[in-house]
Amino acid sequence: MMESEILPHETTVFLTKSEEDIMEYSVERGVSDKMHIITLQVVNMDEHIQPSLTEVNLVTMHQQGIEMIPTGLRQALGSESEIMHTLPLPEGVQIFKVGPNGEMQSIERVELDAATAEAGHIGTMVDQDHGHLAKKERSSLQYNIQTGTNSDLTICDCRDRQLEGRRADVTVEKCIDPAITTRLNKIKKKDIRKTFQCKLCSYTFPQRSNLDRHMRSHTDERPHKCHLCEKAFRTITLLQNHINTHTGTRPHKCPDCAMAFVTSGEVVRHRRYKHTHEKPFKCSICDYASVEVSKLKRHIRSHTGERPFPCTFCSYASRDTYKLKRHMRTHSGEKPYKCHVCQANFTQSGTMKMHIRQKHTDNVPKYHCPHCGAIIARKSDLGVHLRKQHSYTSSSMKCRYCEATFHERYALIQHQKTHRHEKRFKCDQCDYACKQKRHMIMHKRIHTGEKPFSCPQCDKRFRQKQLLDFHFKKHHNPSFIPEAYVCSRCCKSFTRKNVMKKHAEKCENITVQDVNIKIMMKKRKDKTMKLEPKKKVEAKGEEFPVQQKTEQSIETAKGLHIKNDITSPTKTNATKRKKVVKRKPGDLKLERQEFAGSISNHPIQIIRVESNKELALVNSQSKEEITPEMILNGMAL
DNA sequence: CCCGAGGTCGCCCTCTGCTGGTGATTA
DNA sequence: ATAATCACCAGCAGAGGGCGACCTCGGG
Repeated sequence: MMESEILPHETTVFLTKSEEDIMEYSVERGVSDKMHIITLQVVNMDEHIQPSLTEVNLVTMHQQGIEMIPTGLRQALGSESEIMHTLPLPEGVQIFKVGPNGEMQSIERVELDAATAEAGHIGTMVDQDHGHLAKKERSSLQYNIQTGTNSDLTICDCRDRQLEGRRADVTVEKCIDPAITTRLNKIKKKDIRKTFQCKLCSYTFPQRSNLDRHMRSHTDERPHKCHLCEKAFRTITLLQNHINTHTGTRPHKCPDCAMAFVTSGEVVRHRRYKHTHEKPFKCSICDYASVEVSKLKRHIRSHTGERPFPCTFCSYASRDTYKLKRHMRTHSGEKPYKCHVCQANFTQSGTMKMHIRQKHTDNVPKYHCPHCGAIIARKSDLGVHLRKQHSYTSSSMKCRYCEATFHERYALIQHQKTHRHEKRFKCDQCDYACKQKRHMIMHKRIHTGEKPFSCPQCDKRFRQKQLLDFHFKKHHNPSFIPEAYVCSRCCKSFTRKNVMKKHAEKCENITVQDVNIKIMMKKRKDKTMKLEPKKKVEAKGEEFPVQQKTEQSIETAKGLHIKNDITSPTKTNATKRKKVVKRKPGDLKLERQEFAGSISNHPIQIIRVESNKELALVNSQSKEEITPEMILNGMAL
């Protein structure tokens, strides 16, 4: 038997494949016959051409199955059946073969060679119960029924593709349930009797009442109004559900936990998420599976690269609405997340959480680099560290001091450190050797006689800038006070550190535990004192409490900073960058930062005691000498 | 007509990881 | 003194989970 049927554009064209999988089938217009189902469908891929499948004649059936044009297609599909009818495919129509896993393969119109045909991939969602889907989506989906090795039902949503010509919009559902074949048969049989089709969306119904009710969905008729918010609904059930959202009534309880929901569907979904972990919608490209089809659609965009949500201000486009909304904050400047501790604002909640974790939380676990033991606060920064320091680079890196080469940056740095204490720079004119290049440059001036630094006040010239600076201060600056190194035992002061040290070795007046005082003549700089941020605040205050404990730092009044770092800060990686002052244990340092400005009215005055440039601290009022222990005990102030 | 099942859209959340500016440290 | 280095940090985007609300349809 042969019969032609003009197909509506939603209809799939099928070819038979073998005799084993025979089922009853009818196209929507009522043609019914026995046929074999194979995995072929016709899809209009050209967005500029209206669906034109109506031009394709379906050739149904006989014992060997059905066949359709073009001629070579039969060979491509390996069918032995006789060609019953032949018609050319219209322009813009492509034929796809759908594989057992849902993959789509286009069959070239001219070559009709399956081996060279373009292969396309789309998502496949597997659901154990898709009868409802088959029923519901008839109006908008193309059915491709494949009863091959696994009795799959493949349903392609070709509506978007037909309208927009984009394969990315295609979704495929695949049902493994063999019972679906029987169920479909049932549906088809009913179709044969009589169907009622919607004129607006081509949906067909087995009963008139169904169509009548369906037609209401095409109208804006909403007779059931909420008395609380004026919102209107089509049915009383919908209204009741809506009112439940007002009242908080949640009649559908989860049997596995205490949660309750307004609708039963929410319970089902909730149980899948939280208890059964059933994920019916599976991606055919990767292992992803989801509870909801919308999540799979969103996921598939990460494969296709599709970004349907463009920003109106810049070139950014998002894969979903939420990311676009979040992105828009970068234009609006909105920072909706506020730290409850320091009131800092953030654009994203995650950023705020990380801030709180790092700034306001104790005992935050750190991340240890497995290669070098570095301790890093954030996992993402550990990733940066690993990439930068421990990743293999194909091009080798050469040591700057020798011929050794390395492919890992960390190894190179470690190796270069072994050169640290070598006197790598050797003078070619004498035996002098040094560690630093700049020292060698200065040394070579001895041989060349070069003295590039000249005094602007006199005709003296120097090989080093610091020599010139010292000369200038000593001879041309009237307010110059030389540095003083004070013996921690007897408080005698010396202008040279090595002289003081020699003296201290012999000095027997042990008054303070190995404390040295150095009056610094450093010019004040804003960031001279490398204090921790918190201590900086304290140092700005008017009150300068003098602490009794020698182990702790002492910040004296009005800019006279006395620092006693008997316990130098422990250098951990975490605190490394916040290290306070790097100083030898036992040093008591007097920094004369603001001291010069306030020296005239400060109770402590520096006086020159002897002509040998020894200095001493005295109280300007009592004229008593200030000893280190007096300072430490706060008595000097 | 009602109800249940399932579908759809949208919103918000978390987790993750990359990026570039910054300051402390080092060479 | 200076440049280089690197951990710290906030900003920002990618991906996915979970749920609220509403809609449609099949079937009793």
